[in-house]
Amino acid sequence: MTKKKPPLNRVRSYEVASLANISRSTVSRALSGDPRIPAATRERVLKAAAQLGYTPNLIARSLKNQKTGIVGLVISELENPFYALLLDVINRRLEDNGLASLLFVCPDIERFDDIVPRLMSYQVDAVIVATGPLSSTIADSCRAAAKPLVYVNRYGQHSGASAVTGDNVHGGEIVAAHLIASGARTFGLMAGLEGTSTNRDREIGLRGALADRGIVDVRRVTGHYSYEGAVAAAHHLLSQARPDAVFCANDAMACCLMDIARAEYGLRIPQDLSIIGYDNTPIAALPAYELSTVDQDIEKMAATTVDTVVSLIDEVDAPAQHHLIQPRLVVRKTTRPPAT
Amino acid sequence: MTKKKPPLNRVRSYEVASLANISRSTVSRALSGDPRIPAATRERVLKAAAQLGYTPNLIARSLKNQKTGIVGLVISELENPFYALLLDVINRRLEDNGLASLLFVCPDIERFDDIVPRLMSYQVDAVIVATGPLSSTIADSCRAAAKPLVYVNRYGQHSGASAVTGDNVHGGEIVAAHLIASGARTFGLMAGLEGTSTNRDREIGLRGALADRGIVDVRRVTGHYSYEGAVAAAHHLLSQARPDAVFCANDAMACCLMDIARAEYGLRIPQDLSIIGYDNTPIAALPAYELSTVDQDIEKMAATTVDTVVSLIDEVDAPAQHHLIQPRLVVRKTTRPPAT
DNA sequence: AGTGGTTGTGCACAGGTGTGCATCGGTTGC
DNA sequence: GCAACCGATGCACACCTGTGCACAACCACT
Repeated sequence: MTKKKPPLNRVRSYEVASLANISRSTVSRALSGDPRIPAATRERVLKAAAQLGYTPNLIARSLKNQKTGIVGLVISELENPFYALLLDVINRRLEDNGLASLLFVCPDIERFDDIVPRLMSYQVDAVIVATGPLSSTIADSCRAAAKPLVYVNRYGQHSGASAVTGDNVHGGEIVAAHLIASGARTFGLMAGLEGTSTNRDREIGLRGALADRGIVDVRRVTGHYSYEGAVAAAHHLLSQARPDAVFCANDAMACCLMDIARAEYGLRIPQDLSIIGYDNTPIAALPAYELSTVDQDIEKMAATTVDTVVSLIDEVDAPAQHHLIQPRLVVRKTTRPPAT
Repeated sequence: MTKKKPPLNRVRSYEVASLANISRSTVSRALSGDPRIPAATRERVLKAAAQLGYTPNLIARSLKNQKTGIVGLVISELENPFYALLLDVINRRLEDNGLASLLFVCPDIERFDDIVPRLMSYQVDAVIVATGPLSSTIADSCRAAAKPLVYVNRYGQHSGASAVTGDNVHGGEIVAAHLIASGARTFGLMAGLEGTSTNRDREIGLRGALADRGIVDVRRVTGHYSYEGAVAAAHHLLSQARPDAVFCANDAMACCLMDIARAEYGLRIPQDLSIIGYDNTPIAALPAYELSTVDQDIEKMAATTVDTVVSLIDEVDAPAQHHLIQPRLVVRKTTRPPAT
């Protein structure tokens, strides 16, 4: 039992000031690196601060500065490893830039309306949204409050917000070219979640590139971007008029299709059926699948996102930006190598 | 171009006050449900607030209240789906209790020392740590600042902090009992990360239950809780004096062991080798593995964690608590069913 | 020596909110 | 009719920090 309530909570700047026999203003300036403070004084302040274990109260600073250093991060789900990894890297990059992230997991669209006011109440400096379906309320709120808003892995063309996405159209084209080169003649598409820009663009790319080769017939089913959601779609796809090759809009659905094709239809992959996924999540590399897929370059996507956020915070009137990250084909063993 | 800079940032309480022809104090009281405010006045305030889209500035409120409603969340990695799922549920539960989470991803132990002061600077109301190795700095800081600290899925017996963990000792016992009942005579253990309480306790449980049956010989290798880290360990384990059954301290290592046992040693599972994992992550349910494992009940773990945090925030002098969540055996197809 | 300039430091205010205490108008009880 | 009381509301302070402006001390130069 040292003392009763002197460090009731935390040490404040005026305690440092009185220990260093200096005014509170000088403490503030010394710690913020004001060049007018001579080295001797700064040294004294730093020593006193270290001795007391002083760290400035960022809440009070935020109130004065009108900058919290907090970025709101809205994500739909962490079950999808692509989003978990993306969150991991984005968070780390934000930390590197001195920002912290206030996380909101938002699976249901109706939960959005509860979250938006909370987010704005915390006076976040910017908002990053990495979630499937778009709600316009968040775009409206950010515009009204003059807060930068950056979408990741999705975009809304009318919202005027910035966005960082993979080049999903090109991704679809890459897939089409690869499947054709490996000899496929008939094609299937397992789409993800309807209404998302990722899903739409991947399909546009695929169909566009196929149409260029005169192929317009694509058997389409919807798997909702999840393993469970793909089960019915896989059966539907394989039960009649089975295509040579299927593009699944993410890896989880592709693995589901592989499992069902092998176990319930006795198909060999890629001899009887070529399958390609999207995202290059860890599951695709497992020996049980060795799935050909498209790598989205999460690292670059996250870095670009954070760079965009930082630049928009610095100059609030900057115009909206849309950055496209180029995807990369990863050929493993669920597609035949191109015939030479 | 409506107006130039009137809603320069956000609407403040005195604007609501002047619209409602009332003082700022009354606005505050009306919105916080002070019973002294008559219904008619409250109605007027609410209407004005809604009209202006007012939401209170939580930063300013925090400064006055000495409560931010923010909980610091420190997590080591999101690549491990167990942690990703845990974070997902914890975050949702916090939101349900009106709390928000400030996320810090902290893979390296040295990064800890950068994060702790940031965390405290933000005046978080409590800290949740879900990370492998323990750093004492965070415990010291929390104690010094009188902030509740709750460990999840790990504990430090000397720190005086609260903890919520699965009953890993019992989990190890369950595994031992199941493997013995299914006829195994010789045993292997693929340990996780050395120095973590989860890893230690699972081993204690396994060895204790085996010793009760007179079995003291366990071939032990270390797989670092990851698929990649388990590769060398798997080879080491299978190359000589191969046991009947192996307990892997998480699912990722178990799947790695399965892959290598099948592909490189031609073993049939469970006929030649029984394997059981831990965590019941989604990978365990895939048809390629159908891994027997131990379910940690993430939902309950997260709920207990948040309940503990909330109760500690309410009464700061409450003693440290350690809650144990009971695990549950999930038998799939990598272990033989018990002989009857 | 007086003046202008430079350097180091402090005063006091602002940022937006919650709340103790005082005030004020009106009603009740004698 | 006056005192006591009560219900409704406003004033002013506190929470902790950053910073514009002013001021003091000191130096150099005419």
